Order: sequence, then C-alpha cells, then structure tokens
Amino acid sequence: MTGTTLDKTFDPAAIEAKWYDHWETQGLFRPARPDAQPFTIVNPPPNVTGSLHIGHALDNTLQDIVIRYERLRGKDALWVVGTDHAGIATQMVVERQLEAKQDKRTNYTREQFIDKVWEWKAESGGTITRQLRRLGCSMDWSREQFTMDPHFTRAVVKVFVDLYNQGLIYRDKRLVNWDPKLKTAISDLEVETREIKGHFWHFRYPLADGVKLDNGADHIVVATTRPETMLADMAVAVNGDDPRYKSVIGKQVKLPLTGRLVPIIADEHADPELGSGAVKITPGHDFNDFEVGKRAGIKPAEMLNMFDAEAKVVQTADGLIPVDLAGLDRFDARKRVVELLESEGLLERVEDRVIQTPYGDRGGAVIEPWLTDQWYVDARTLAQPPMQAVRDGRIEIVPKTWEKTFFNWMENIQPWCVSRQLWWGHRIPAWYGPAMKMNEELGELRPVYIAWPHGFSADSKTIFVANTFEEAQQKANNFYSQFQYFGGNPKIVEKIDHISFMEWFHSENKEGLALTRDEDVLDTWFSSALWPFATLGWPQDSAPPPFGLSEVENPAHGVSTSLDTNGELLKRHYPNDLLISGFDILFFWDARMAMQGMHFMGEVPWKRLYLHGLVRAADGQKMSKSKGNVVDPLGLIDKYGADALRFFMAAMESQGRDVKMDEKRVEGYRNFATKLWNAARFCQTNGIGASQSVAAPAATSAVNQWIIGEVAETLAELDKAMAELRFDAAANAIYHFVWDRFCDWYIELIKPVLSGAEGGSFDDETRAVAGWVLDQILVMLHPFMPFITEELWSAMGDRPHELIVAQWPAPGVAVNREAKREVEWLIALIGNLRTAKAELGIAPGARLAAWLPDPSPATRAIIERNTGAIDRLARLDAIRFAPAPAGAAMQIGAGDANIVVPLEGVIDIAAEKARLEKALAVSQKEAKSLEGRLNNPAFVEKARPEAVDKARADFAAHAAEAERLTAALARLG
RNA sequence: GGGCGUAUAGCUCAGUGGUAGAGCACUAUGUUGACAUCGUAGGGGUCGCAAGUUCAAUCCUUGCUACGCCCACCA
Repeated sequence: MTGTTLDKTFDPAAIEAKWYDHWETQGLFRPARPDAQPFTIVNPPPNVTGSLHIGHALDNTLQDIVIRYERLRGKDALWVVGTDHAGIATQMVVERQLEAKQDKRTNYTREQFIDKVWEWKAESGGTITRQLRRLGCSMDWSREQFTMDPHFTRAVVKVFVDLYNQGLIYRDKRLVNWDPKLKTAISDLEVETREIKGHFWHFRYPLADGVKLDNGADHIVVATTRPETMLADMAVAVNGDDPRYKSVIGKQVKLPLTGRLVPIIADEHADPELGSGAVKITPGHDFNDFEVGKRAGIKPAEMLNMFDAEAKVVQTADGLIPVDLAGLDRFDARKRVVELLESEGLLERVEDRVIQTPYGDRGGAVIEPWLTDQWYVDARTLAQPPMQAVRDGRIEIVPKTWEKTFFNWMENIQPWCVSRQLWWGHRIPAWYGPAMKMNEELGELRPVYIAWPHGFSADSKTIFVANTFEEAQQKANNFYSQFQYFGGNPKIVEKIDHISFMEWFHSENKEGLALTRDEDVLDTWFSSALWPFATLGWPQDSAPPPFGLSEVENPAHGVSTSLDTNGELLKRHYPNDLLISGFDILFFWDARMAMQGMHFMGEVPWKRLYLHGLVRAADGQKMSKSKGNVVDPLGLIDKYGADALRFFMAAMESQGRDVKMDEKRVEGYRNFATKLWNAARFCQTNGIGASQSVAAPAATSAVNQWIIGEVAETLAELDKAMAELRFDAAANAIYHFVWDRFCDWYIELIKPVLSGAEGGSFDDETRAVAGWVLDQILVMLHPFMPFITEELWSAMGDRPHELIVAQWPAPGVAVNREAKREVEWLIALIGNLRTAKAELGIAPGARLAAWLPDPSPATRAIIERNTGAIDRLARLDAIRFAPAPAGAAMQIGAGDANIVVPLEGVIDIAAEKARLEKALAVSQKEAKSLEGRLNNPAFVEKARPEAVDKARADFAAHAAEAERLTAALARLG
C-alpha cells in the first residue's frame, strides 16, 4: 500500500489549492463522457464587479453538490459558468473610480469610457471566479462565458431583432420609472417601495369665471403628497357621483402660480371618501394621473412635462411656470411651491402622513415617473408558455409553495421596459431615419424633419431594427425607395443639419445612407435571460464574426471560449436539468429565462427550478454593508476550511426557510472533518487501505455485515434526499453515518479484531471491509466536502483515478437483519452498562465479572462470537453462563438477557435500587399507556392493523422489560 | 388590500396521525495506543393559543396571536 501518511490534524489550507488546481488542470470538472447521460446546470452569472458574498456561497455550494453527485453517478455533468456584465452596477463602479480621481464619465466619449470599463474588467473581473474556485466549485472553466462575449452579443441582438419582427418588442411613449441620479429608466422590478414620513398638503384651487360650488365656495380643495407637480397639473378630477362637485364638472379651475386653466373632470379614480374628494391630475408625473389623463382624452404627447432628466424643474410646453422656479431641484421646488401657495393663502392645512415612496434599487434615489419613449417587451405574451409549462409539470418548482408566487406575478405581468440610458451594456440594434408622413393636402409622402434627430419622439422617426448596420441600411434603402417623390423645404433641411438625407434620396445609386443608432443599451436581465442557451452556442445559424455590431465587439475583449459550431452542445444540454437560484431573482431572472427560453428554443430552459432562501445574520437580520453585519465567506474558509463552510450550507438548507448564519456550526463541521481525518488515520495505521472494488467485499463477521448494511441504508437515504433536493437530509445522513456508526461503533468494534484479540480469524476480511466502507464514505461525502475526501482518497493508497471522477456506491447487498440485530444487541449491552456504571459512580474503566444464567441460544452465540468487543468496550470479563454468586450486584439488560454484575463491596445497593426503580417506572408507564390503548375497543377496531400490531409488540416489550426489572429488584432484596 | 412563510429543548433548526430528535450550549467525568477540533454519561420540551375532525393531533381543518417576506396606483 502506498499513499501518504496523514498528519495528526486536518489542515484545510494545506490541501485545498493543491486539489483544486489538480482537478482544473486535469480537466476533471468535465471528463469526456460522450456516451453518458447528460446533466446540466447553468450557474447564475455573478456580476463581474462582484466578490463572493455569503449568498453566493450558499447558491454555489448547492449547485456544486448536485453537479458532483451527478458526475459521480457517471453522468456527463456540465456546470456552465460565467459572469454578467451587470450594466448599471458595473458602470457605477467605474464611475465611482473616476470620481475618486476628480474625474467623471462625461469627460470622455462613450467609446473611451467603455474602454475604461473593459480595462477595469480585465483587472478586477476575475475576483469572483477565483473565489468560486476557493469554495471548490467544479464548474467547466474551459467554457467560461461573459454576457458581453461576441457570441453572446450575437444572441442578444438576434433575440431583439426577432422579437421586434414578431411584434413582441416595441417602442412606446409612456410613463417610466426614471432614476434621476443614474439618469436612466428602470423596470418595475428595480423599484423598491419604502415607507417615508411625509405630508399631505391641502390646497385651494380657485374656480375660474366666478363659478362657485354648491356650498358657495369659490375654490376647490385638492390634497397632494407632491405639491411641486401642481406646476404641470392638467385637470382636477372628482367622482361623478359626488354631490359636492356634480355641478362644477366641466367647469374650469385657474391654477395658482401658473394661471393655467384646467378642466374639472369626472373620473372614478377620485375617491369621495379620501381627502376632499377632489384630486389634482398631473398626467406627466404620476402613474394614476397618466391613466386618468388618457381617459380624459389627453394624448401622451400632449402631457405636460416639468422635469429634466435630473428631476429639476424645466418650463412646460405652455410656458406657464414662473421663471424663478425653473432649475430648482424637485425637493426645493416642493418647498417653494408650498411657501408660495401659503403666502397666497391657498394652503388650507397640512397633515402628517406616511408615504409609499419609490426608490431605485441601485442608485437609491427617489424614482420619478417620467414621460419618455422606451423599448418594451410584450411580457404578457411571452409569459403564457412558461405558465403552461409549470401547470403541466414540464417545469417543477421546488419548493412547490413558490408556484403561487410565480403564477401571481406572471398573470399580472406588465410590459417590460428594457431600454436603459447607460453606456455599458448591449446597445440596442435599432437605427433611425427620417419619418415619412402623408401630407394630406398634397397627397404626398414627405419626410418629417421637425423633431429629428432630437429627443425620443417615436412618431418622428422611422425605426430600422436589424442585426447589423449594413442590414439596417438595406432595410432603410428598401423602405425609402418606395417613395417616388421627395420635396421638402431646403431651409428647414439645412437648419436641422440633415441635408445628407436629401442628397442620398436623390442620388442615383442610393449608397451610404446615414442612420443614427439608438443610444440606449438593454437591461442586463434581457441578456442574462438567454443564459441557458446562449452559453451553449446558440444561435448556431448566424454568421460568424466579425459583424461590426458595436463598440464592444472588440475581439480583445472576448473571453476565449470554445464554442461548438455544430449545435451538438446545445442539443445535448438544453433543456438544462436544474436551475438553482435564490428566490430574490425569481422574477428578475428565472421567469425571464423561462420566457425567452421557451420562445426561442421551444422548450423549457430547465426541468426543475430550485429556489433557496437568504443567508441571514446570526440575529436573523438581513446582512447588509450598512448594518455592518456582513459575514465574509472567504474569512470562514480561511478559518474553518471550504469543506466546513460547504457542509454548513448544505446541512442548514431545508426547503422554504432562510439560512441563519451560525459560526459555531461551521466550527462543528470543521470538527467533523477532523473526526473523519482521524478515522482515516486509524485505518491507515492498522493496515487498512484503498479498496479494490466498488462492490462490497464478502463479509462473514456480524460486525462487518452490519456496517455494509449500514452503508446501504445510508446510501438509500442519501439518494432519496438528493432526488428530492433535500440538502439538509442528505448532509445529515452522511454525517451521522460517519460519526455515529462508523467512528463510534464500527471502529471501536473492530479494534479487538485488528489487535488479534479475537483470534485473528477476521483480520483480512475486516481490513477489506473497513477499507471499502471508508471508500464509500469518501465517495458519498465528496459532493459535500470535496477537498478532504479527495485528499484522503489519495492518501489511503494507489488509485486508478481521482475521487472526483470515482463511482457512486453500489453495495449490491441487502441489509443483513441477523447481523444488525447482533450488533445492536452489543451496542445496547455496552450502552446500558456504561449508563449503569455512571449512575452508580463506578469508575468507567473498572473491569467487572458478569453472569448470565440460562441464556437463549442466540444470545449465547452472540456473546461467544464477540468476546473481544465485550471485553474491550464493556470491560467485562468473559460472561459466565451460570447463576451469579449471591450478593450485591447490578443488573444490565440487553435484549432478552439480564446480565448480573456482582459488585460486592463496591456498589451502593440503594443507588442501584433507585436506578432500577426509575427504569421500571418508565417501562411501566409506557406499558400502561399502551395497555390502555389496546383495551380501547375503538382503537383495535378502527386503527390501522399495523398500528395495532405495533402497539401489541411494544406493549409486550415494555411488559417484559418491567418484569425483568422487577426480578432484578427482587434479587437486590 | 392580496399572497406566502414561520412559531418544537437555553440558541439554531429537523421531524412524524400512534405522546418528540440533531448540532451547539449546559452538568458530571476522562478508562481502552485514530481523534481533547475528542471520548463517556446526563439534565432539559403541556411541539404559540383556542376550537374542531379522529379510536388517537405536535402533525389535518378553522379561528386567533406574534414575527418575517413578497406583490399592489389609494391622491
């Protein structure tokens, strides 16, 4: 036997890097298994800006456990890995770095800035992938991906173009959630509502033209939490059934400050119960009012806007905002408007009120509803197939309770705003040319110049969505060539600097049409939604690079990935088998993967979706930098080893519950690793080494048969738990087998055999079995604790292959009931004896004599077969099958036997009596309870027969035990 | 307002229609050439409250209480 001699204490740091490098450089994370059944997981790509936090540790540990398990089971296991470009997050990081140098993004061109981001990525982008390696994650790094790799960009563009052509992506002018700090639109999901203390201001709006309410008032009171938006008010709404206001519907209000005359309209939105029952309507700055405005016939294009992109006051289209308010920040404007109205005597009262306030989840700024043109995905249409897939079980959500949340969101899904006013990201593949409009008077199509190329006005441009600029040009050519006549006023043309279009239009060959590309980029989640298939090489059918799509298409930026070009990889690994993610990204990512995957692949992205909770701080609080209660997983790895941290994560992961951080428990699993280490050391020093076979060796001794059976039972538990994704149950099964069965009993029971105390007849067999069992432990534990198990695998002897690619156990034997009974008898004897000694204050090490008159043949055989163990563990001299000599003695029960251990002069008879009486009381109580149940005719009639049988058996056992104890007491006199 | 989850030993959590388990902590102790990051023994719970279903409820049903999370336009 070779291998290496183990140190006394397990030192994780000494082996982790060594094995990880070995696995990776030897290609063991994805051994070639062309004939094996594929098994695929894609890793939620962490932000390239990120570093490993405790949530990643949980998420990736669970995935690694599954992928290592499936790899050991012989599957062609692929764990796809990569990072996400994380648009907003990454741009913010780089901008913050510039700020630290008194610099800013706008000092650079877009191209220059993006280059800086790439530089940053090259420098720091590897942090998290290095950290994932430290955790032991066995991903396929040879195919590492980045969501801005050229092939990924190709996929993103194709998806955008196809969805556009199918009418599932469109441009629309509506209110968006605008982040005035980041100056971009964000989606509904990126808005967090927080409760903020604010006010409810009641203002008097004067009625115009001497109109009065029925009660004689010359004004109408409106209440608002946002006084500043009154500068863009376009109506006052009242409920049509509200008697107070019925008479003034259709009349006008003359707004203070602006003097704008706006109508009083009837709308169901106005709640007579709330405030005064009259509501100011600002369609351009409030989601409700937008709808009210539309119902009142105001077109989005006509809605007044009073803010710029930073939410500072700008003049409205009607020019009515007082000049001294222009340029004020929205919160300053709020104060000022209140002051002005108060000074005019129009402030009726102010209420304190808790306001639901929207915040951007990235920038932390208060979100402003702002009227812009943005790109929207028709999520409602795309959501239908995934819902059906969950309904009919093609996607299984684990735990099932999340289904309801999934459906609730999908059923009420809103159009998804996917355009972002950022520089870092996938630029939208849309190009703009002049709009052509029918001039109704002339009956001619004419280009509309006025608004172009300024602003976001959808109706002033013609959109060409295409895979490439050339393709867009071609589309534009085809489009404009339909028009026979092109007139236009040269003066206007010149003014807007777009003479080139005229020249182009009138040129012979129609070449070189200038189009402007959409400035915006796509929501990060738009691209990560393609992760399950774009990482596998989709789309195969599009042209290879270069395709000149964007400034990010620099080959130097791309991570080298070996894409297969024939589609085999995609065919083999899509659908993925499982997705593991935190429930916090169910909507952001999981649902969108399901939508895009089903739309473009026609099949579910994964067969199962496992959602886990959050890792919380020890006190149950959410971890956050601001609270300062963040636990660094790398620190835990340094202190206890990656194996301990991983085992902790697995053991604590029960479905549907958050994981609470408990460092003591991590420490406990480090101790567990040390325990295993020392058990292996014991084996090693006793000539036990690597097993030669996967199947269990032949065993004739009960102890060996028993432990083989225990392996089989543990394996069954483990497989069941893994099938159900019960990580806690799986971890506990192997933990208790190793510690409670293998270390506490098996090793102790074989010590006499190995030392020759039992005559040496089972030496070789026991060494073979012990070696085999240890091997099974290493394999079964490997998914949870890959480092220590690989080290021990190697240390225990020569191996044909590494543990990571070993074979999952298949004992091929049934549990031997006889052997199990025999060993459990021994365990009971030893345990009961130890308990009795402790309770009677007898030194644990004291060697005692023992008598057992008239043993049953079975018991006698057990005793004779296990003299070594009884001698060593029970510290009893050979049990004599004869009545004990008279005198004080203690009575030890084991199975049907009552062993008498004389303790002349040592024992405190009263103490032994008390001990037996206590035990007797317990037995009698149990027996009585069972007897009562059995005497109840209803129980015997109605209970399941098995339950009745069990009650009878239990009663018999307890009654016998009570009888034995009574006899023992009698012996004591 | 809607939805979901959780309440079991001092702490963190499993669990089952037949009166409860783990780890840590605690108490006592240290004998056998793997291990003190250990061994041995032990104490500790009317399984949130109430009603119902059942022969039997910690487990199923309903209500209540407490805590947490998600979604939602109440100005």
